[in-house]
Amino acid sequence: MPELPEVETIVRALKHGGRGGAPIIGKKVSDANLLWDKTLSTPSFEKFEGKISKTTIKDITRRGKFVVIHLDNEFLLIHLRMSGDLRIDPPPVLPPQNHDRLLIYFEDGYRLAFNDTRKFGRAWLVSNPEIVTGNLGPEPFDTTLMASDFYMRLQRKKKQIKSLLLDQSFLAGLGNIYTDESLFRSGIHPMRLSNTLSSKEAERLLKAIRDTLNEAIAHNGASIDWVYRGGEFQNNFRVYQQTGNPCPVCSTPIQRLVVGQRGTHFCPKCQPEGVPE
DNA sequence: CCTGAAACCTGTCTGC
DNA sequence: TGCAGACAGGTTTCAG
Repeated sequence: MPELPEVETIVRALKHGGRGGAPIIGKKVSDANLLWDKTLSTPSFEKFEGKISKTTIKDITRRGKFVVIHLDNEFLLIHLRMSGDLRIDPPPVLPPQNHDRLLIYFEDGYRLAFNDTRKFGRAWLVSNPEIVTGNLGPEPFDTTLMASDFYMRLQRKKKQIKSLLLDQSFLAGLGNIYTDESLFRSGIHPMRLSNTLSSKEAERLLKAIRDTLNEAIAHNGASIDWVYRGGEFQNNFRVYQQTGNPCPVCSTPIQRLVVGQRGTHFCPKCQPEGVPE
């Protein structure tokens, strides 16, 4: 489910409260419960329980789509994949909810629940977060990432732009929704090869990515179906899941196609195929 | 090295 | 109503 804006919203809620939960910074872990073995990538649950008990949550940050929970001497990283979510339960804590996979109990009676219907989500407890996030590309909001750098990086690859934007080692944080929305806003066809973009187009694309993500964060991300609650950005989709609806710019019906095994939405008029003159 | 397909999972919706 | 099939916010693995 969650892409950068949804993960950012969750991180802010864990840090400052919101989405029905209290801040968890400063809380001390008492123990943990793993309800689906594969959810914990590393270490073994036995070691995990020993290492996480009695530690205090120092900070919570985001890297790409990873939630990074800073503990005294280690880091708990969580990737929500398609259907994961994090929930704070106040005391008195009730029995686990349906699809809860990993529970972390605090000494003050609160509980952090990693809930994940489809079981794709993963957690890692590591001494250095880079062990997990080392292969990620730059953050879209990295102020040192200039349009000219972005253009050069696009030139070096020869891949369909939609697939390249989904590649987390190229740029960290975009998923299916925000690539479609960003490509629409920059007027670029999703199947264009990355090395055919002009420097102007690269600049427009980077700005569109940043504008789209900022707007989505301002709306607390997007909520679709039963997955992820509290966001409102789904009401602002221009093309994602708008197949057949009129383009908000030119009224041409939005089309759907498959690019790199992913459903892709675009306006055939605003995002013409082929390289412009 | 690269690309594309399959795998990992559960739930919802559509069409016959 | 039942049931098969498609599809879903992501990533890793494997075959070629």
